[in-house]
Formats: sequence, structure tokens, C-alpha cells
Amino acid sequence: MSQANASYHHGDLRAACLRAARELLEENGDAGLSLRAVARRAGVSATAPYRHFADREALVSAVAAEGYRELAGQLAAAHPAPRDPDDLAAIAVAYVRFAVDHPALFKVMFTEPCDPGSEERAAATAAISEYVKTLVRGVFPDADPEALSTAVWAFVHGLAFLHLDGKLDAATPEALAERVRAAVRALLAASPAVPR
Amino acid sequence: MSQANASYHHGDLRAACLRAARELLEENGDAGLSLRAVARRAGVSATAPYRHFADREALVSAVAAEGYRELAGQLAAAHPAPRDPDDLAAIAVAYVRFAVDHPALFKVMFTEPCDPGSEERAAATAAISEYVKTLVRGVFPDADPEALSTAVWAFVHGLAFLHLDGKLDAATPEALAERVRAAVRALLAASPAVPR
DNA sequence: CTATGATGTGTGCAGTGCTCACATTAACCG
DNA sequence: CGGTTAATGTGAGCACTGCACACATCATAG
Repeated sequence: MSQANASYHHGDLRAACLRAARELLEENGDAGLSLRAVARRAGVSATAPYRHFADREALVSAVAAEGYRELAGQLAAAHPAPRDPDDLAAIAVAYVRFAVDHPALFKVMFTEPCDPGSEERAAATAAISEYVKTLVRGVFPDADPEALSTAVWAFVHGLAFLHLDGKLDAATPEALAERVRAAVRALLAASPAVPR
Repeated sequence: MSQANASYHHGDLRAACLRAARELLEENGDAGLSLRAVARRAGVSATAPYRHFADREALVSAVAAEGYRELAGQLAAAHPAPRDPDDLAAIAVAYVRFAVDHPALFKVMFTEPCDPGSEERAAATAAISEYVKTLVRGVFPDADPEALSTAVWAFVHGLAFLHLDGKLDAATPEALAERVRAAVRALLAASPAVPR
């Protein structure tokens, strides 16, 4: 019933497609995201989206790029200017939380081909990478920033993925947060010979 | 064993399907893995595989389970009895290497729904989890084994995924190994700015 | 040596991505 | 204004997919 404007041309089909895609992703997961379903939901013929997206890949990449931006926002919101490992842990929690709250989106962001994908997408991930590097530089000024930021991102990312797959499950948000914090603490405390 | 000759019954279609699925996965990635393609490659009608796998999900889960076992083997081969972080790093390298060498398989193992999946699959991942815990206990006797093994697995897993997505790329195997080792070192050396 | 259940076949349906020719219309230019 | 044009949306159609169904074949138990 949403043909509010019964005109031939939609007006802003591109945005409508992205919105529909997001909804389908939340509702039915990755599998439910078909161009045709998107078109149906946007109240438009099956082939109309092709005027705005070269193919399914392009649509997915656009959704993913949106996801990156949102994720970046959540991280920044978790702690504006982290100074110590606890602050970092808060950001880690936000990262994992994002993954668990939007599982299908997150998978799409990090699972699909990606490399040859849109530059929009590449730029968005580069931004995150840069952000992590900045964080690490601030909190661990004495470390090799390149290696350590790789390590930190990997750690948080892996934590997110393991939760997603149900390898680790955290019933309540608070349990999840505590588990993440515990992992961070354990990692920082870890030394083979000299604890503390 | 298999009377591969033109007999009506295949002999060991289940195994043939798994082999075909592995091949298709290596050749065309996740997308190329269709039940029909598997059937074609096994030289059998399109619906024959349904006698051995309830649906596509089941086939994929079986392939994934195989992958888990192989991964476990590679890890064990990388270092039989790790005692210090360097040994651990060798295992980390093997983990990431496995992901990079079999990208499609790895994605299938950790990306698809999984939870409600076959118990065969659940058992295989539980085995890996247990293995990591054992490792960690050996190398870091003073740490909280639960939290630290979570952290270690997450770290290595994230490293693997970031490489897979081309977020981090390592042209040569040696470069990859060195990057992984550097990340491990950086993480262990990391101490916060030491607010004294 | 036959009955039976496990295994493989063929047909068919609904859904998908994508291409192509065509319809509609907004926007630009005389 | 009015007409041309390019952007946008439509519909039919192809090749493919997963899966369900009825049927064919055959190894083997009784």
C-alpha cells in the first residue's frame, strides 16, 4: 500500500532499495537478501534496481559501506578519547555488540568478496583501520603501532565472529560485555614467565 | 570398493559428493557450491545427493566438519607440544595459513548458520576449542584459562579473517608468517602507558 | 528366487540474477 | 511554449538453483 505517490518514477529508488535491503537483512538474514525481494519491498518491478546498482554485489557493497559507517559511529560513541586499556575494552565491547546486534549486516560487511568491490567500501574499511591505529598509538605509545593495531583489530574482530557463530554465546548484553572485558584483561596480563 | 563403472548404483555417492563439493569450493568459491553442480561432477542425477544429505545445508555442514578436522591436523602438525609464545606463534601461523590456503572452505566453516547444524559439526568445533584451551594452559599456567583461551582463539581467528578479506594482505607465505609473529609479539609486549 | 528397501532418475514448481526491448516521464534546449 | 533526449521503470525471457514428487533399478535378506 505504500505507493504513496502513484507516479511512474519512484523519486529516490536508490535510497528505498538500501532501506529495503537493510530490513530484509535483519528479518531473514543474508539469504533473504535478493534483488527481487528488495524490488518488491520498494514497490517496484524486479529489474528496476538495476538502474541504480550494477548487480547484486553492488547493492550488497553499498549496504556494507553503510554498515561500516554505523560501526564507526558506535565505536566513537563508546568512548570518545580512550586513554587506558579499560577504555579500549569499552570500545571492544561496542564492536562485539554491534556484530551481535546486527549479525547479518556484520557478516555481509566482512564475509563477502569485498576486495574488488566498490571503492566506497574500501574507503570505509580503511577508515576503521586508521581509527584503530590511532587508538592503539594513544594507549600503547611504546609499541610498534602497525603490528599492535593489527593485533588489536584481529582480536576484537575474532571475538565478534566467534560470538556470531555461537562458538561463544553470551545470553545477556552484560554477560557479553563482561566476557569481552575478561578476555582483554587476560590478554594484557598474559606473560609466560612473569605475571604482573 | 567403488565399482565406478556404469552401474546404476554409484557405490559411495556420499563420499563422492563430499569430494566434488571440496573441489567446487576451491575452484569457484562458496557461490559455486550448488547441489546440482555437485551431482553433475559426481556423474549422477541432480536429485541423487538428496539420498545422502537432507538439504544443501547438510552437505555444507559435512564439508565444514571435514574442514575442522583438517585444520586441527594442521595445527597439531605445526608444533606438537608448544611450550612458549614462539611455539604458540607457529600454531597461529598455521591457523592463518589454513584460512588463506582454503579461503572458501574456511568461510564455510565459520560463516554459515552452524548453530542448529549437525552435531558432527558442533563436536568438531568443540574439539578445537578444547585444543586451544589445552595449549593456553600449557603456555600460560598462571592465567585464567577460560578467558585467555577465548582471547587467543579470537585473536588468531580474527587475524585469519582479516587476511581473508584482504584487509591485511600478505603476498608471500613468509611475509604472512612474519606478520603474524609480529602481531603476537606486539600483543605480548603490550603494556599500557603505565600510569604510575 | 522372489520381495523389499535403499539408492538413483526425470519431471516439475517456485524462486533467483541478469539481459534486452520497450514504456514513461523529467529535464533541457530551440 | 513545444519537442527531443536521456534517465528511469516495466515485462518477457533465459539459465540456473533448491527441493518435492512419482517412478526405475538393483542388492540382498528371507
